[in-house]
Amino acid sequence: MAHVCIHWFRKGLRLHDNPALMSALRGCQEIYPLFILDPCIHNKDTLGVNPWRFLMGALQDLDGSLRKLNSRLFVVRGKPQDVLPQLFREWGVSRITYEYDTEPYSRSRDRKVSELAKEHGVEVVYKISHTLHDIDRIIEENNGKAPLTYVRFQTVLKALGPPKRPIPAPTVQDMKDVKTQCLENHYGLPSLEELGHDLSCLQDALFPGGEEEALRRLEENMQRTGWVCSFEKPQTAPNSLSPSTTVLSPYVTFGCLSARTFWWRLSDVYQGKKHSAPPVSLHGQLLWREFYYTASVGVPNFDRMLDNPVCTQIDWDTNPEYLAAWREARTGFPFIDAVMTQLRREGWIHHLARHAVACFLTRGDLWISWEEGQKVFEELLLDGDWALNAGNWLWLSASAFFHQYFRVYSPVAFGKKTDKHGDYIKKYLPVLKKFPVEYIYEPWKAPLSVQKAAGCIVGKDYPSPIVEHDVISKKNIQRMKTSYAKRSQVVSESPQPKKGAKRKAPSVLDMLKNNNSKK
DNA sequence: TACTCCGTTGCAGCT
DNA sequence: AAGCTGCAACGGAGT
Repeated sequence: MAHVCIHWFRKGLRLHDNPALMSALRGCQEIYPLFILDPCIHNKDTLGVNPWRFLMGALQDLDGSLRKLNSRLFVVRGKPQDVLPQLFREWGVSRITYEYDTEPYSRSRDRKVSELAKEHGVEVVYKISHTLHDIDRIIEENNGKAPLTYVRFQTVLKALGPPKRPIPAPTVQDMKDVKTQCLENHYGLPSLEELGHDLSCLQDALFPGGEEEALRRLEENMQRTGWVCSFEKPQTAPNSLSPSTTVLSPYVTFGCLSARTFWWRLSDVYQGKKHSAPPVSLHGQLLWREFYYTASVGVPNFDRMLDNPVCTQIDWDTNPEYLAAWREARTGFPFIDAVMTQLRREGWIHHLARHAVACFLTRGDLWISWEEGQKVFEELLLDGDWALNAGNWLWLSASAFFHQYFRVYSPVAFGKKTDKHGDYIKKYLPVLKKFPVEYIYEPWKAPLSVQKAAGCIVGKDYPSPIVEHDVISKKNIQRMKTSYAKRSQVVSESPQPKKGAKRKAPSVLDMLKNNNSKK
């Protein structure tokens, strides 16, 4: 019997390498490609204007591509568990397909939807295509635990072999027996205004959303074979005037570009040539993504400090003034403020720029919890991927994965290495553009006469630095040392085995393992 | 258990 | 220019 099918797009906003969509088309007489605007995810507080616009672009592109296949995208608003049962009845649906999503919110949502589907006699089909591998298989291969080091992660992946090859997008031929009721004037695309953002200060999108742009951008980058083969992430500049990396991350985050398509396209370029290797290569970057996805599945409460077994417990300060200064680009450190300005304005900043501002907010200078930084990044980044965002904040704050807390980024020195004239600062903070090169990273050191000549008085036209970095960073290293000392105490004080008992004291790793097997 | 080795991306100062 | 050292010193993983 032929099916009436909903393919539910959530991430995976693409037609290429979309196995769940292909499953929808098999034995299907009628398809409803669907996107649900979920108030829990798509709201003004958690989704800033830039990522919202990116999503709009991606949906528009998807609708256009589906129309070329004589179909369209249907957009509805509401909680999926409320909306879907109505649509099941209204459209006479017999099957729903979607891409598997590992995020905790998505998993609980999908569990509820699965139950509702069963109640309505709707078959549920889901496929793995957001990650290179089946994340649960990686954890299984590592004895039920998420690997906590990249080296270990690579060893585990070797046992699994290379990722699956991507599959092509459906063609008109694939769709020839599949109808879509077009229902024009219903289920239309959302508008940019819909979330109620202020659009007046919005500049043209540097990175427009959508699969077409994603594949164009991929090809554009892959043409530069020498650059691709010699790519080493730590050697790329955080403060070049145009991006020094691919900026494919927003497209991978929303699934406009398949990670597997990216992986195999890189393999094509590498073929027969000498090339860089993980962790620094472009393949290595995709593996970092996979690493954090695996950790986010294997570690409970991954995006929090409390009850997160891999996260060092640190006595972060509550300091709304410092936090506001950081997020609003008025710390008085031009490099930090320029990065935060670029983030807010354009929605993308280089990975090392993220390091610099993340270190500054947390263990380096302001001693504010990484969870606060995580929220700001989540709102403003085009590539605010839940697992990567949490994982990188854990890393940078030296709360997990990375432990050399005595390596502190200098808000003055770090940027100078790759932009000694401060052109990047002048681009994003034009108020400083007349400062002489020698003061551009430290304008408060300029004599008043120089400040006057530059038309910018520090403390009036541009803020004075909110902390004394050299002093505070040394103090903070000592605070880190204290937190780490407590950490090892906690581990050694964990319950000892009773005499004669075979079981060892549960370590952090055992806790992880137990949590995982309970699932 | 105790030990070594090593870790995508620190900084300042030196050669 | 790239690569070393001293700074004060971490944990995970393997032996």
